[in-house]
This record gives sequence, C-alpha cells and structure tokens, in this order.
Amino acid sequence: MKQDLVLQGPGDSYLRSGQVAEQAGVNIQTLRYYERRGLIAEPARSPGGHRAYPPETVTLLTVIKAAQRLGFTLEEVAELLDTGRRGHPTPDLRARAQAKIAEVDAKIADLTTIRHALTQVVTAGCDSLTHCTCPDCPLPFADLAEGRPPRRAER
Amino acid sequence: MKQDLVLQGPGDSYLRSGQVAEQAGVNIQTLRYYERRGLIAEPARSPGGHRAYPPETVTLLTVIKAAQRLGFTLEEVAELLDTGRRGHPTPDLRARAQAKIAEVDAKIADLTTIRHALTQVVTAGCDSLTHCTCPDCPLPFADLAEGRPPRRAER
DNA sequence: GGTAAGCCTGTACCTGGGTACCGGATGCAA
DNA sequence: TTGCATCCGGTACCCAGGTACAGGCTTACC
Repeated sequence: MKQDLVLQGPGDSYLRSGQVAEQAGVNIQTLRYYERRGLIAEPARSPGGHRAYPPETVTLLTVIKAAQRLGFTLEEVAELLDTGRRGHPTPDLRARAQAKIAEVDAKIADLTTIRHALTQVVTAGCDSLTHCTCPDCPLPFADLAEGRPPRRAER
Repeated sequence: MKQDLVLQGPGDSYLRSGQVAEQAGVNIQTLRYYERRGLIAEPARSPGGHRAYPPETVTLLTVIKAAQRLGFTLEEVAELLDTGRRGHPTPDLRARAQAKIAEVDAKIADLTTIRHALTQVVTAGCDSLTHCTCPDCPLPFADLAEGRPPRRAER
C-alpha cells in the first residue's frame, strides 16, 4: 500500500505539492497560483484528489523564477511558455529579450538621473524639502519632470 | 456675493480643489488621499464645506512629486515634511538622501546583472525558455540566484 | 430662481505577485 | 485504528499608490 502516488510514469515517481514547493523554494500557495495563471499545467491527481506533479515541475519553476528576475512579468512568462509549448521554438524570445534590454536601459538611465539629483541634495547640503536654507538650492529639481510621467518612479 | 472663497489671507485668494489639482497635475482624489496620509494639511473650508487651499499647496505638491521621483515613498516624504514642520531644519534629509543613493546604486547594479543575462540570451540565440536548442545555452542563469531574494525583481 | 459644473463623504476597486486562513478530507506509518 | 502531517477548495487579505463611483450638496453665473 506504499507508493500510492506512483500512478504510472516510466520509472520516475510523482511529487506532492509540498515536495515541489520545498525543492523549488516557493510557497505551496504560489504553486496553485501559478496553476491558475496557466504557468504550470494542471497536474495529475491521486485518487483522493491530491496533486501529483512530475519531477520536471521543479525545473520549470526555476525557469519561471529566472525569467522573472530578467524582468518578465508572469503574463509574459506565461506567453513565452505557451508559444514554446505549441509551435516548436519561440523565435519570439530573442525579440522579447531585446525589448527587455531596452526597458532595462531606460530604467538605468532614469535611476542615473535620480542619482545625480540625490548627490546634488547631498553636496549642496539641503536641510529641508520645503524651506531649504542652503545656497543655490537644487530643489525642487525642475529637471526631474522629464523621463516618463511621475507615476511609478523606481522604488 | 462673488469671491466667497476669499475667507481672509493677506491678499492671496484661496484655491478650490479642482484648481489645485489641475495646477499641480494630480487627480482630485489624490489630493484627498494625500490629506488622509498627512502629506498636506487639512485646508480651510468654505461655509458650505468645500476645501479652500492656500496657493502654496501647489508648490508643496510639486515638491512631493519630486521627492517621489527621487525614490522616497509617501511615508518617507510625510516624515521629511513633518520633521521639517516642527523642529526647524531637517538635518536628516542629507542622511536620508545618502541612504537613497545607496539604494539606487544597488538597483542599478542589479539591473546591470539582468542586462548582462539578457544580452547572453540574445547573442546565444536562445529560442525557448524550456527547450532551448542553442549551443552552450546560458539558461537558466545560475548566477541570477544571487542579488537579493527572487521576489520583487525590477520591473 | 434656475441650472450646470463642481465638490462633498464614504466605500469599493485597481495593478502584480503573491499569502493567509478556514473547515474539512487524505495520506501514511506505527 | 489511531493520530498527525499534509493537502484540498474557496475566499479574503497584503503591499503602494492611487482611481472610480454613487448619491447628494454647493457654488457660480445668467
């Protein structure tokens, strides 16, 4: 009566959700969340309804996490995985990576502007946001207006 | 019966919320949101209950937006404005700006790592997240693991 | 005095990526 | 067979920084 979860599969046994979660370093809830979002396929079930994952799922989660670190949203990751699953390769991936590079460059440029403004605050010796007494005060940073609308600055 | 909103004030008339919002380039709701968060003081009211703002409010909003662009959260901005209001100057500001510079530098470094990994994807010609056929495929980026936990990558 | 625009409060919703909690069912080993 | 760990589905909540909507009151101008 052991090994109930070895439903079939050529030699490799299935994993329960807790095992997958631990091995991939994610929360169990996250697993179900990814399933809902279509990032991982609905796994097989034990007779009692418990999820039984193939071991590759752990690798897949690693890939997802790596793609996130590269700046892809979960929606983008889902699309990339999707087009990769049907149609053979995803020539799309290169193009999307190139677009991400442009996004990353824009963010770096933006942060560089911000860094510059911050060093001005420090070197000028500003002592108040609203009533700074330092000479030639750089506040309130007329130049900060440019570079995308003010909403969602990097933080 | 005109100029009901000129409650007093030495020569400068008060502004209604719509005027402040327009001049500062923010939503009226945002104005009330900032009031709740303590970023702007509760303004005077007309006899009928409409807010009557002093003109400096527009400047204050500009300052808030600039500080946000510098990477300060609303909570941090509120604190800076607060300490600036009681106690005279805010010597704190310089220290906080310096800490922000460190944060910004960390983000730039992180983004630079990401950019590097993305160029690897492009130059290696990766064609799939999961079944890449390119030689010496750089996926799935073992090195991406470092640099802060995977949660909340830059995007 | 009529009417349209503007403003009021309160509450709910949005984005993105998860987390937490609940009451109940399963899995598994001794 | 008993007992504990684990898992189930469903729902609600978290973060920050807002935005939207409903239903009613004020203000401004003719």
